Amino acid sequence: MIDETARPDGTGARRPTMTDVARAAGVSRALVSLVFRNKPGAGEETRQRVLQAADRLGYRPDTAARMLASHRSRTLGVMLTVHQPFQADLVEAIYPEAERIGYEVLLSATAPSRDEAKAVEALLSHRCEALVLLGPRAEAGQLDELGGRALVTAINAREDATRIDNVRTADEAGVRQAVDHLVDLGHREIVHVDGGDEPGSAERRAAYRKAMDARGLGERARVLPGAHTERAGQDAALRLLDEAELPTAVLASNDRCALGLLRAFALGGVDVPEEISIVGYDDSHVSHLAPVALTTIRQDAEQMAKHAVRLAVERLEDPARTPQEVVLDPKLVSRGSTAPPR
Amino acid sequence: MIDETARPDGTGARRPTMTDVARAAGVSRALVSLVFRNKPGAGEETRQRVLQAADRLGYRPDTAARMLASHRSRTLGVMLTVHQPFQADLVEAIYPEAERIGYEVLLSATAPSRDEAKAVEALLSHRCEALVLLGPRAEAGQLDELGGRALVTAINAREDATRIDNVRTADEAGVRQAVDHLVDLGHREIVHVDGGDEPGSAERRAAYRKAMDARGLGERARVLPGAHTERAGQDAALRLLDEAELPTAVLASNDRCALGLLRAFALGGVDVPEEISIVGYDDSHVSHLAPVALTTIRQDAEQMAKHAVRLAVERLEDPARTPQEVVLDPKLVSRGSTAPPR
DNA sequence: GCACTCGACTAGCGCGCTCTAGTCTCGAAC
DNA sequence: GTTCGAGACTAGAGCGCGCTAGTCGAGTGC
Repeated sequence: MIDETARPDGTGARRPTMTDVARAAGVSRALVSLVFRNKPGAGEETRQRVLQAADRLGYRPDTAARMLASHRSRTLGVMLTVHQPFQADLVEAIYPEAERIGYEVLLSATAPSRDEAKAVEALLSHRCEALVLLGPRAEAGQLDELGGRALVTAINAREDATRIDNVRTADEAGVRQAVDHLVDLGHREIVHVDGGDEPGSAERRAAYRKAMDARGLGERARVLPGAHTERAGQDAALRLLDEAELPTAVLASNDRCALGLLRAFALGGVDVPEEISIVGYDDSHVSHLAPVALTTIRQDAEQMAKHAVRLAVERLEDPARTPQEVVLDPKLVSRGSTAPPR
Repeated sequence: MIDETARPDGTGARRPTMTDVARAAGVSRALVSLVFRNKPGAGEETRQRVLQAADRLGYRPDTAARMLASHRSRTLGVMLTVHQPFQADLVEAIYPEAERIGYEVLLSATAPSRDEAKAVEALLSHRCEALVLLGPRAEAGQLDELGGRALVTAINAREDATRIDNVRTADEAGVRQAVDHLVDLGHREIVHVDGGDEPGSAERRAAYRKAMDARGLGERARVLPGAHTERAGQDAALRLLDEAELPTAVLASNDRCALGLLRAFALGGVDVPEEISIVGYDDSHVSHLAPVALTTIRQDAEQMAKHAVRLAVERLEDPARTPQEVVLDPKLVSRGSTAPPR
């Protein structure tokens, strides 16, 4: 038997249910349900009476029961990595967008102790109707497999997954802008610190080579292994500092990586942008934080979030629609970390 | 009627239930339940058969139904602000700890469009058994009110809430260490940029005054209004730069604020730590990122997370236990942003 | 041979809600 | 006066599980 005075929720009182509200308001449970779902069929006076009773009792509809009974959860599951500032920007933009169309948002983070599969599993078992994956590292095959089991929209996933919706920035155009910007400033020795196996890295790597080629610098193209972390940026910078001659510019895999480069060069006594120019990627809000504000490729978090939510809901309403890709144009934001080479 | 070929989950097939698994394995539903809850009562061979059938069908227990039936959710609801790196550290530490004791974690973020009440509401309606609030800004009264309705543990909440568990760092000791460190280095003009109305700010402010007093510098104590953001740090630095004479050291409200100070001073041509020393607070992972690594007061995210989870679960098991406060000792981490004044 | 135990398994209720298929009232139309 | 319809409301099934109270059969002990 359940001890009503010592329940797991620790409040010492049973959580009020619809039945309690119905009794208090002198109506049936069904009517309370109607009122709480804002459906027609209840008189105005009764409606008020129900709401007052609910308020008095501290009634709150039970999401679990609601999901069970309605076969709908109206919930979007968002997978994120808590430490990526750009993803934080995305999450902040997803909330209002989901709310606008009447969906709830459930967050599930990846962490060192918690891989993507686990994070996704949690969302699915909570009956999320659609998943939004922020920068998933999973390979195309895994994404497609997941896309077969659930309705998945990704932001910046690998391009070759075909069973999920994907919102991404035109990496080629973005990288191209960055390279053009540097070349126009007079740079010739432009190194790219890549994002390792993170999604989009391969594309950006290829785009970098192509852009260098286009400006007749194909032979000078050089890629250093990296990742989307400050540490990767630092390590790359240290490697460069060890060499006889520095390049005049570095194109980083993302803003965090760029920040790492910035820091390491500063420590190494190399002035940015006087001695070396640095370009980031994302325009997450960290790009303003460095002593030298980052020149970076802006990905519009708000737009991306809006598209992702829209795609997810579209497919919820029409599951037959084939997965789409939305490609947004990035924009170079020129700040203080780039200048003509000396 | 529900159209089985076009369900909201878009997978085109009804999600398999326990009944399906039971039928496929040739056992009763109850037995499947036993197997999935890892309870004794099922033979090894049958257990395997059930698991295989479940795997084949792609069965996944339904969290909603499970919660409904068991009156337990075994879920901890965590409220966070997605842009605070220190909170990201906390979240990463909470996951493994919760998992260790068999609890799930649900995240709910605050954002400009989503205040704390909303974030908490979402967690409660999802039947979280206990809430863990990271750096709540709510006032003591609101926290206590919430503490009456649910089982709440906070990390770094205002000190005067009495109906919730609270894990915090001994601000007085931390600030004291920072001030002592600076005074020992020879500083006299030490300014504090505070955290405005964020939790803990009042305490740190008072602690700063007290620490300055203790070192005979009470009259030189000076507090500048701030917040837990880079922008607040920048603004404070600009104010200082406008004045005739700079202080020799600044104690920031947290690391992000310190980073803002760092950046503004760098832009203003003031060398850190040569011309001015800066001390942060938190030792979130951003503190390593500045060109000059931050001297900061370390709050041990992992320890704090462990205590928070422990407190929550303790009270779930014994709801009668009165709310506790756990105060951890902070530790000064001396890095590159402090030095003797010139 | 019988009572008893113990492990393996099952029947069926109920969690808090949604939703379909009603009932009941009341006023308007004929 | 009767019929009809619309609005207000209700009864009750069922969502996918957990859990209690069983049944059943194979030992075990005497």
